[in-house]
Order: sequence, then C-alpha cells, then structure tokens
Amino acid sequence: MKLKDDHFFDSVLDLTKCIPYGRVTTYGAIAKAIGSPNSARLVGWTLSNLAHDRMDIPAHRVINRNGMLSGKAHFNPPELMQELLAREGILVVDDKVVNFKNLFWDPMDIGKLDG
DNA sequence: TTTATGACTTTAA
DNA sequence: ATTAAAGCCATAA
Repeated sequence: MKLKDDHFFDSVLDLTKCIPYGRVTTYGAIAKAIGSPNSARLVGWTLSNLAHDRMDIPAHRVINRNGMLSGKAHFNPPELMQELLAREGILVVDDKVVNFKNLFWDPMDIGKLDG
C-alpha cells in the first residue's frame, strides 16, 4: 500500500509548534530535524500554505539561516511577524533578528537533551 | 507533461 | 563581505 508522504508537512507543523517562546529556528533546521535536509524550501511552502490557516502555529519563529525574516511579507499585515517576535522579547532590526545565534533553537534538541 | 515559482541553502568567484 | 549560480522538492498553471 502507498503511505502518504505528508508526514513531512505534518512534522513541520508539529515541530513548529514546539518552538519555545522567545526562541527562533530556521527552515533548514526544521527540514533537517524531520529527515529531509534539502527540503528547506518545503518548510517555507508548508508554513505559507498550511500554517497560514492554523493560528496555533507560531510560524513567525521560523526564519532563514541568515536570521532574516524572509517570510515577513507573507503575514496578514507584513509587519505582524516582527511584531509577534517583539512581543516575545526578540528584537528585530532591518528584518534581521538581533542576537539570532543566541536565540536559535535547534529542533533536534527535543530528543537529545542529554548530550 | 513541461515550465515557472517559492517563507531555502550551499558553493563559487 | 557581497554577488551570482546551482541544487533542492513540491505546487500551480
């Protein structure tokens, strides 16, 4: 039988929901954590198409590996992404997350808390 | 089916 | 550091 490969999309949504408050992660990190390191674009696709209808998914905590709010333009009000981040204490300047490297949350950390 | 597009990432110059 | 091009996977037309 043919199992649906939508596991990827479901995982993206579930994992995105796991991003801690006040932290951010990247498309590539999520894709990698799921098992498809080259599907970073699909993560973006998932957020723009599936997460858009789900308000329980903090899609604003997902940015690109440069720490830039690449999806800012896709929020209902484009400035909402930065607004939501600001509410969590994340400072954004010039569409870039300040102290990004420090706020970065690796999805892989879920299952490997003890080194 | 083929072409174009995209909330990406990496490599090369 | 900045710019350009290739690789990637799925969707929309």
